[in-house]
Amino acid sequence: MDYLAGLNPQQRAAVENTEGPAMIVAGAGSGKTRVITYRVAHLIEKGVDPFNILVLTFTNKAAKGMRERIIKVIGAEAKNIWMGTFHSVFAKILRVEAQKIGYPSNFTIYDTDDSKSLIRSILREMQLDDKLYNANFVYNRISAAKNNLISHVEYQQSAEIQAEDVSNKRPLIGTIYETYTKRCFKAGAMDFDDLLFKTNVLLKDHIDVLNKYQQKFRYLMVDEYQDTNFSQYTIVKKLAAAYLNICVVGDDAQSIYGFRGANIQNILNFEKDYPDLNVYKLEQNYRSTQNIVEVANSIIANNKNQLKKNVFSDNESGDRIKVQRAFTDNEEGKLVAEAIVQERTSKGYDHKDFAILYRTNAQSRAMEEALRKLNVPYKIYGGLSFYQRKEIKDLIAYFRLTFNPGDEEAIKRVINYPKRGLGDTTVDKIIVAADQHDITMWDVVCDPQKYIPGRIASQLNDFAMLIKSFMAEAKKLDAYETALYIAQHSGILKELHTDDSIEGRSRYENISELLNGIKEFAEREDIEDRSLATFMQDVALLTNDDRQDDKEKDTVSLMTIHSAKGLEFKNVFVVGLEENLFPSQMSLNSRSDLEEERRLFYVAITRAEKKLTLTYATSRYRWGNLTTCEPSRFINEINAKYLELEVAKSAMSSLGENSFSDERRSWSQQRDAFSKPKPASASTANSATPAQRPKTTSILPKAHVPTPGFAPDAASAFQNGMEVEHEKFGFGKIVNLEGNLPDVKATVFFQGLGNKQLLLKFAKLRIVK
DNA sequence: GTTTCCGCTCCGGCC
DNA sequence: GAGCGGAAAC
Repeated sequence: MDYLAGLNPQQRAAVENTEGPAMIVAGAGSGKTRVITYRVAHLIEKGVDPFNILVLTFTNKAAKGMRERIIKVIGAEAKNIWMGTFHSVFAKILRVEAQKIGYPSNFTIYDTDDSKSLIRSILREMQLDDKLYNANFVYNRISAAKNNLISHVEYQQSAEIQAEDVSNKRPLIGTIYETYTKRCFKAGAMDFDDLLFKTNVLLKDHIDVLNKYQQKFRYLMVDEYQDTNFSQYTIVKKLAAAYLNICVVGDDAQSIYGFRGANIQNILNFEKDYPDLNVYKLEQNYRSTQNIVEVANSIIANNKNQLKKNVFSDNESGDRIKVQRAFTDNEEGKLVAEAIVQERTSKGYDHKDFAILYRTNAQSRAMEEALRKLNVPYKIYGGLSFYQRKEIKDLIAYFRLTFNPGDEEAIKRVINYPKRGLGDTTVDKIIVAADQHDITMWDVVCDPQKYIPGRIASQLNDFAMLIKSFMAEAKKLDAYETALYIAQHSGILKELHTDDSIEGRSRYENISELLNGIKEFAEREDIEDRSLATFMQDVALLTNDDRQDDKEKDTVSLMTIHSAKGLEFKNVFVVGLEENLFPSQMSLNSRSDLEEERRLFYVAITRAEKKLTLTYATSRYRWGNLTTCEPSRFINEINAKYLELEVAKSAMSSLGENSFSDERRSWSQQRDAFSKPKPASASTANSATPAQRPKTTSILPKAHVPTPGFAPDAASAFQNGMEVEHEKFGFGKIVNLEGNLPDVKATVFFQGLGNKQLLLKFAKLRIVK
């Protein structure tokens, strides 16, 4: 039991008290993973069967890391512990119990792209305006409903929800939800949210199943409990109800997944659900310097809603936090890259001791370019996943179709790829026929003469024969042989091979890489069933982190702050600290969203062990045009005594192009859809256009309604850079002035309209500021 | 039915 | 600025 020796009293108590409900409030860097690992080890040491332990995490990365550590402590026995993300664990259970809820056990898992594509089909079939019924909007609405365990029936019956949709001018969401649900069911498919939603259905409607898993999982641990949504919360509560050996671990200060329905109240209210619980607070930070910890504390103190705790560090006080200003995003990249080179050579760090963290994936590009110029090796985590690339999805769609021919999204994807003369018209006919006869698209394709007589029938026959041959081969061959057979005979390999462009080659290489991955799988000896069907079971749940990569390479890490959660680096750069970027523009409408951004900033800061650098640029390219930026309010929230300010010595002048960010606000609205009040919009340059959903279906820009009391200013009053209002065009910014009074011509950039040339003596233009 | 081109949306993070 | 879907052209 020597592992207990290295723990502080609170950690040790959390590890040793394994019975009954427990909550571990783990501050950043407080040794949380160590505690979970040892707690599991301790359970097994006490004689608990690994089969009776369930550990739930949020990301694949976390699950993988945890598993490795537990294996290190207790050895191979750990393999029998059920451990994984919510989605992967319950997908596994659903496959076993599928027939109880009418699904095949080899159901397909639709990823977000599949779901949105299906929604687009439905919108098209219902002939709805896809501007008003935007697929993203509809998807988020359905997703939010599922995460709150609202079925399509309840959705349509709820007067409140209906009223909300009506007032949003989208009264048919409920109908779309119903069709979507039925189509998924018919296709033998579940989307990500279904994996949790259907688990709830299963546990609610089948007491025997509930009992079985309550008996099986006598000890439950949930990591990152602050990020659970209602659906996950309910599953955990049900499973734990028999033995009450539920241990949740979390840090309310690090709750950053509100966007997908995470409810911070789950951790704040845990005590109400389990009054007899033991609470362990891990408050000593072993990771970071005192300066970093104190800065993090001072930031998070600006949030209202939180559990009381006092995170402290006994480490050295360390360097002050460096704040650097750059003029452009490219210069920001250059500063960061240079700092890494300099720090590394002067202090003897490795490349892997550095991380660059950003708010959005799009920011990686400037960083990448700068690092490449200085020959600094780097690795980007996250971003477009390998499995989301077109060529990979295409081939996988053939696999999907082979094992689940009902899979509608798969069949649509490959029926005419490579080209075989089965275009949109034919696909539409198939969908209509399938709908009329209440059968799947595959059923139609198998008997085309019956449903779509005519010339096209023979081509459909050929396609059906092709897929049937794949099904037959799959029964005889192992995973790799099947995959290769399909890649060859579908024509995908040939198609990509003949494409000699750079992209074509890289696509071909990606396919090879997928095939190699499958080969590795087929050669694994620790798995019994090495068929392609098994490989396919959780492919939709895989992310880049699951790929076998040349690990332990010495590279700088680039990733979003979200994916950095749980990690630590000696030197951390948090870049892009600008208003409207971090905090995100979309968070400015509500206090709770802004608090979530602040927690995200907290997460970013607390990744750093030794040195933290914050950077921002005064201008940056967004959506292809240059925008000017203000430093983030978060920088101002830090007590100046911790800071070391530095301004880049750049000769470049800051270019004031247009400082208006676009007015897409629907995201936060969608997310707020199920959480009541929507506070008034924050004051921004375009605050005179109140946040509202479009009222008409018109594609034309909305006519501008001038501010009450609108009065044009005299031509002589205008200067370059001024923000102005035009009677018809709305708000804009003067980007150029030419000519002499009284014939001065202004170039004004208007939101949504672009640049307009206006003669000031005629134009009805008012100065805003 | 296929190709090309235009215009719209995207850049909010994960399973 | 890129990638995608739909309309127009072939």
